[in-house]
Amino acid sequence: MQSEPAPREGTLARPTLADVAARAGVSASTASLAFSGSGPVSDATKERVLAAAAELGYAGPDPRARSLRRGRSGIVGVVLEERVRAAFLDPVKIQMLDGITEGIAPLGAGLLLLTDTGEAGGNAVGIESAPVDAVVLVGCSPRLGDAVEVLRRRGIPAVAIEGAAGEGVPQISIDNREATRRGAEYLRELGHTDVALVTLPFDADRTRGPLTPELIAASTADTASERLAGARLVFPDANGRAAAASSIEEGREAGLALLADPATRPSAIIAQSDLLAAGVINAAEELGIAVPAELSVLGFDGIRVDGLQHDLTTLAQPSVAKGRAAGEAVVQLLAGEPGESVCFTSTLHVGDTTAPHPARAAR
Amino acid sequence: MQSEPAPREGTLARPTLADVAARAGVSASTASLAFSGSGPVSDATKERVLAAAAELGYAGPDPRARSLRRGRSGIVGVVLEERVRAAFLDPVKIQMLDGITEGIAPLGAGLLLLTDTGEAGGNAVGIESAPVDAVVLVGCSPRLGDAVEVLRRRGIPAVAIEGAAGEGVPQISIDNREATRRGAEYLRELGHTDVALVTLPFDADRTRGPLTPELIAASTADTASERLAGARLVFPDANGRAAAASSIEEGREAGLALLADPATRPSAIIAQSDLLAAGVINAAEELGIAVPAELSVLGFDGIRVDGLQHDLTTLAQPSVAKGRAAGEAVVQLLAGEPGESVCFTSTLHVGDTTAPHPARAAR
DNA sequence: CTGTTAGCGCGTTCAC
DNA sequence: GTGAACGCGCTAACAG
Repeated sequence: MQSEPAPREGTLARPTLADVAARAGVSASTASLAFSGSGPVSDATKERVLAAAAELGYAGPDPRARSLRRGRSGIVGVVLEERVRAAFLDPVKIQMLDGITEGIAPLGAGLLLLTDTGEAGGNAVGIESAPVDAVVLVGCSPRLGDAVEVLRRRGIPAVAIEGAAGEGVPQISIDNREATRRGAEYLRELGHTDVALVTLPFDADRTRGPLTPELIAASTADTASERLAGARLVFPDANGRAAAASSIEEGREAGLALLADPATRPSAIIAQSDLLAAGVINAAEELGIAVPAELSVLGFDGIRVDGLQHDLTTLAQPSVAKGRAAGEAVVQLLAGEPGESVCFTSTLHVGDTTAPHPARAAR
Repeated sequence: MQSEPAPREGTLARPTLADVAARAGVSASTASLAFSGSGPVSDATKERVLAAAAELGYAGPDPRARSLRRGRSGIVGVVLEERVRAAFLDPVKIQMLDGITEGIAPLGAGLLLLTDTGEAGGNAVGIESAPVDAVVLVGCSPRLGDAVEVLRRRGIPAVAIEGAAGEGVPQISIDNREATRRGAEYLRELGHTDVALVTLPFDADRTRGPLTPELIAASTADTASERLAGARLVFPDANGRAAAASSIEEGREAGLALLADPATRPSAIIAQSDLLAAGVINAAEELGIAVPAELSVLGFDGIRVDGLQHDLTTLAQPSVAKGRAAGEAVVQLLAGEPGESVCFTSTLHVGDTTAPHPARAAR
C-alpha cells in the first residue's frame, strides 16, 4: 500500500478514516469511535483524531459505508401518488409532510421523495430500490397494493396515510364518512334540504363533471367516496359535481355550474375540501349570491385558506397530527414494535359561511 | 461460517445476492449482472437467476451495498433554508422543485429534503452526512457559505439557486434588479410617481414593518435587496413595508398599512411577489379602492395565484426552468463537466392590475 | 458468455 | 483505553 495514493484527475484523493487514523497515530477502530462518539475514547486521543481529520480535510465518515455497516441509511421515504408539483399544491399534504418530519425527528432521518408513478427504469431509485429504512405511503392509489408487496419483500416497514394498507402496515386515517355526516346533519339542522356536493376527483383521470353513478362506481379514491357516502347518509339524493383537483379555481368552476341557474340553485353546498369551498364562495360572490345569507358553504380540512376573508365552516382534520402519527408509527416499527394505527376524528368548526336556510331565517 | 444463520425474532434471514446465485447455480457476479442488466448474460442464465430470486423472495440488490460499491447513491439533496412547511407554501419553490425533478430525470435519482437549520445532532442525516451524490442549494442564506465549504470537503458537487455560491458552484439566478427596474419603468411610463413597495423579508428574523435604512443595510436576503435596488433605480425615494413572508395575508396587511391613509396613499404598489401583490389587491378592495383605476399593482413571479380574479401585471420568472437548469447543472457536474451557470430573464407580463395614473387618465 | 479475485469504507467484535 | 482482524453485500476488473 502506498502512503501517497496518486491523486486522479487533479482531484486530491479524498482521505478515508484509515488515513486519519494513520495521521493521528491510532488504529482505525479508535478513530471510528472518536467520530461516532459511542465508545470509550480518551479525550486526548479524540482530540488528536479530530485534529488529524482537520489537517487532512477529512469530512467525516462516508455515509454509504456507514449505512452498509449499520444496516440503516437514516432515510425515510415518502411515497406520493402524484408528481411533486401536484402533491405540494395541496396544503393538507404539506402539513402532513411537516407532521411526518416532526414524528420522525427522534430518528434524525432525512425525507426522500418518491413517486409511484411509472416504473423506475434502469438504475433509477424507485420504491423498489431506494435506500430507505422505512416508508410512508401517502394517499391511496390502485397500485398501492403492489408497493406494499415490494416493501414487504424488501423487509422495509411501511405506514399508510389515508389508504387501504395491508397486513402489518399501520394505517393513519380520519373519519371521512362520519365527519361528513356530522357536517351534513348540521346543515339539516339549519333547515337545509336542498344540498349540492363538490367532490374531490374520483379516479386517476381526475374526471371533472356531474356526479354520475358510473363515476362513483368506478371510484378509486377512498377519500372522495367516503365523504360522499357520509353526505348521502343525511341527504340521500344530494347531487353535484366532481372537481378535477382540490383547488380554488376548480371549486369556483363547480360552484358556477351549480349556482348559475336560480331555479335549481341549492341553499347549501358541501365541498370536500376547503380549497374547493373557497372557490364555491368566490363563485357565489361573482353571481351576487350572499354567503351565508343565501348560500351556506361547508368545507373539509380546516386549513387556513390564504386570502379568503371568511371563517369557513369546515370539518377540521388534524393534518399535522396525522403526519406526526405516521412518523411515530415509523419510529415504532423501526424499534421492532408493532406500530400503532390511528383513526383521527375531525371536528366541525362552525364559522361564518353557514346560516339557517333562507326560508326559515325569514320567518 | 454457518450455512444457516439463525433467523432472528421470527424474521427469515433476508436472502442475499450470493444466496440467489447459489440457488441458481451461478457465480455471484453473474447474478449481479443479471440484475443490473448492464453486462453480457445469456437469457437462459438470467431467467434462472430471476427464478431463483423469486423462489427465495429476493427483492433485488441492497441499495446500501450497491451505493458503497458504485460510489454513487442515486440521491440528490435539496437544501431548503426553512422548514419543509414554510418552503412549500411558496409556489415558486414548488415549481423549482418540480423543475429540478425534470432536470435530474436522466439520473433517475431521488430527491432528499434537507434543511440547513440547526445542526444535525447525533447521527442525524444533515448536509454534512447525507448520502447524496450532489446537492441543490435553494435560496440564499447567511450560512450558505458554511454549507458550500462542508460540501467541498466532502467532494459533493453543488448548485446554487438564487444565492451567492462560490468557486466551482454553478449558480442559477434571475435578473432580479434589472427586471424590477423594467417593471418600475413601466409604471413610470404610465405616469406614476408616487410608488410604494412591499418587499420580501430581509433577514432571518423576517422582520415585518416599515422599510428602514437599518433593515435594508442588515439584509441577508439577496433577492429582496436586489429587487428593492431595481425599484429605486427608477423611484429613488420609494418607500414601503417589508413583509414577514411571501403570502397573501402578509401582502394584505402591508397593503392595509400603506393604503389606509388617503392623504399618503400611493398610486401604485410594487410587490416583490405575486402572493404579496394579491394581498395588496385584497386590501385595496376592502378599502374600496379600485384596482387598477385608482391603484396599480405590480407583482413578481408570474405564478397563477389560486383564487385571484385578476390577471396580475407581474415580472414572470421561469421558475420551472430555473429548477430544470439547476438539475441539468447537477447532471453536468456528475458527468465531470464544469456545470453551467445560468441567469434567466424575467419578462414583464402586462395584465389588468396596472393602469395609467388616475390624474393622467382623467385628462 | 461466465467464474474468480479483490476490495469499496467503515463498525464491530474480540483480545491485549 | 486501544489495536487487529473480519465482513456488511455487492460489483469492477480481469481471466478463462
